[in-house]
Amino acid sequence: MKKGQVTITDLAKELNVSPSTISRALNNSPFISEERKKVIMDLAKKMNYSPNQLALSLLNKRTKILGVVVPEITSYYFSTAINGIQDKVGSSGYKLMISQSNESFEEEIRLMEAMALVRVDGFLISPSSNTTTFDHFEKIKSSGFPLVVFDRDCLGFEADKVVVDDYSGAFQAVEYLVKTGCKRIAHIGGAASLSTTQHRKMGYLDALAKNNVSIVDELIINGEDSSSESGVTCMLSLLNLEVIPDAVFCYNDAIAIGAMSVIRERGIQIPEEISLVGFDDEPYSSYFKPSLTSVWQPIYDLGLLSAKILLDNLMADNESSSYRYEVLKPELMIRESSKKLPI
Amino acid sequence: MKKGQVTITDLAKELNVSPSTISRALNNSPFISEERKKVIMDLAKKMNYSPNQLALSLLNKRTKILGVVVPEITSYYFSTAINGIQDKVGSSGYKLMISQSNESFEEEIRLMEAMALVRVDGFLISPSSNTTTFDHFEKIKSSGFPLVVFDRDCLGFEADKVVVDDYSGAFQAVEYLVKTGCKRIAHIGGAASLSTTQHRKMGYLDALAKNNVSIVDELIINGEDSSSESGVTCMLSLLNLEVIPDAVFCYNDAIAIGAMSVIRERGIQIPEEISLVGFDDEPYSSYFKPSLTSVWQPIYDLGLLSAKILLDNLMADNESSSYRYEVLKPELMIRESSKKLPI
DNA sequence: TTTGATTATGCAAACCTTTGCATAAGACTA
DNA sequence: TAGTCTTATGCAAAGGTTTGCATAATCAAA
Repeated sequence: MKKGQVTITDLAKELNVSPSTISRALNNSPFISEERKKVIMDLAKKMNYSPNQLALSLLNKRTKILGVVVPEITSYYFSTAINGIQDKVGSSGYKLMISQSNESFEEEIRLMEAMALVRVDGFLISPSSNTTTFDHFEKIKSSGFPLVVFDRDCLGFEADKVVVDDYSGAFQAVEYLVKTGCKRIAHIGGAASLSTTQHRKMGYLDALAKNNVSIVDELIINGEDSSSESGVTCMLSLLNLEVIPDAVFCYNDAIAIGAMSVIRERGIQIPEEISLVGFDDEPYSSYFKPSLTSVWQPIYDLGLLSAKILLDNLMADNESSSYRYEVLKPELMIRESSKKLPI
Repeated sequence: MKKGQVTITDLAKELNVSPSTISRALNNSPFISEERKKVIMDLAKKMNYSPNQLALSLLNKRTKILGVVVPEITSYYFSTAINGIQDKVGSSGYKLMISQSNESFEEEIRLMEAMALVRVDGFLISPSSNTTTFDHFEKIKSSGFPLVVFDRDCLGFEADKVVVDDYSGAFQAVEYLVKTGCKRIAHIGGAASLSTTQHRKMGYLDALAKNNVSIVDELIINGEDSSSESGVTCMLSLLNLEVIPDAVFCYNDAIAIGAMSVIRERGIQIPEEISLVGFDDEPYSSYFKPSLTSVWQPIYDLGLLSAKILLDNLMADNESSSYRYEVLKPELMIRESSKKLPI
């Protein structure tokens, strides 16, 4: 906001008319004579006038700013979702206020409060892995802010939600491993509190059960987080088992990449001795050697749809009482790190 | 901004005092009796009052919002820079309005204009690869917005700038290749208009010249962009040469990864037959097989420093006439895709 | 000429907060 | 008792814009 900003009053003084006349002319009101309109518009252009959004926001009670909070910006996953959000939102004149919680519950609260203070028109939230209570969401919601939760579900909190069917993705992946002949299929999980972690594990367990593969506790490891480093650590302990697994289904690609490097170092062949499957299908995954079989997620669409729902809520000012729950379908991308199906 | 927001006037009515008294009490003015202060503060807390930032911004002529425009959010590179920016800025109560230009000049202008309208307090800009004129920057600057350009330099436009010494990074990398015995060192460049592309090529050329390695035109290819796909295409044409190179210095890791996959497919050994060096040191680069030698950039610090300079400008309201030009030093990370130095 | 209709414009309030200036009440001094 | 000084509070303006209502000016019709 700059000192020299020309205001509607400046224009008014210049032409010796009242500010209201200027305002009406600029908004093309029918009550202003055409000639005057022209004079005013020309002057506005000449003096480089643009209306002060702050004043407008104050008046209209909306800022045309949307608050976005994600666990981290740096990950391909969330930045792609943001990409989708921006593409949806850009054309409708909404701006994005983006922040990352760094997977911190407290930070998430702090950020959302700050955004509420700025009076964003609504929220798009992907909760941190340490968010287990949702009072802050309730508070925001009951203050009248529309809010859409995306990617990570919050059990027990009612709101519009857009998620990926992690269960199905995991199920597909593990069933595929079974069908290619794997018998001892391990799982390296992500942060325990995340809905995604739980759903993927569920998919893993159910796929084993359905296909009559016994579930072995020692083959299931929960990583600290979802980093490549965690993949390294967990894979090391899997390789220390008396009988090592013949397949590993990882919570995500980062973990799988870490695991891959450990397996390679030990001189174990992928996929002949151990099949490896990731989740997320990050852009580099296909360039790895062997290229990584992974579950692709429609994460861009996830952002797009979340934004669309929020925008819809913003249009329809009558609060609808029911919430939308959208589930997008992931897809298994088969590459070299897993065996071929027997024909 | 919600209907039910409680204002200072609501508090005033409740207690039958004037809004000014409320305001003073809340701001701990010495002209209000202690007992009344207490009553007011308690009520404010009880009614969940928080001051309307919009009204404050209008009054104070500042929003405490910073505008950030990057070419793309999805890349590890820029999201890490944003990371640094947020970490610097968060504690001082500034919020970030972030957008990506998608490497489009027009979009960059549009975004900056929208942000100017919202009256952000300042700009942090990394120009798109198609930005070759800087009138829009000049306009923003002359409207009184402080502006810091980071990562990509704009020749001919004066402003505070924070960049990485691409020249030095490239020089180090190529000199290292020479010292490990490479004689036919190719270069795959990025988008032609970028300062980074030019500087890295310069570093490449000068390193060759200084070490008396002849510069061969057919070994220098300018990619369309800086994607892995471009790496694939360019590497293919390098492998079609009568005499193929014994080393390739790539504009960035994405290109190098694409190149690596092509080289592997042909059954050519890395680094024995071809050494490969990237730039950016993306997190997965060390997990590739062979792990990728790359030039690490202090990109987080780049964001941090850019934000610091902007904040400094915001504090010091007297416009300093000279601009800061900060150059950060990159560092060569030697891994398996390049040969060892002879001892 | 007066009335009524039409057209173009201005006033003031509203959005919310802060702050310089004015003022009321009360206490103290001469 | 009148005058002065404190102390606590309120008024109103400012920041920029929109908009309902009022009004001035013009013209046509009776």
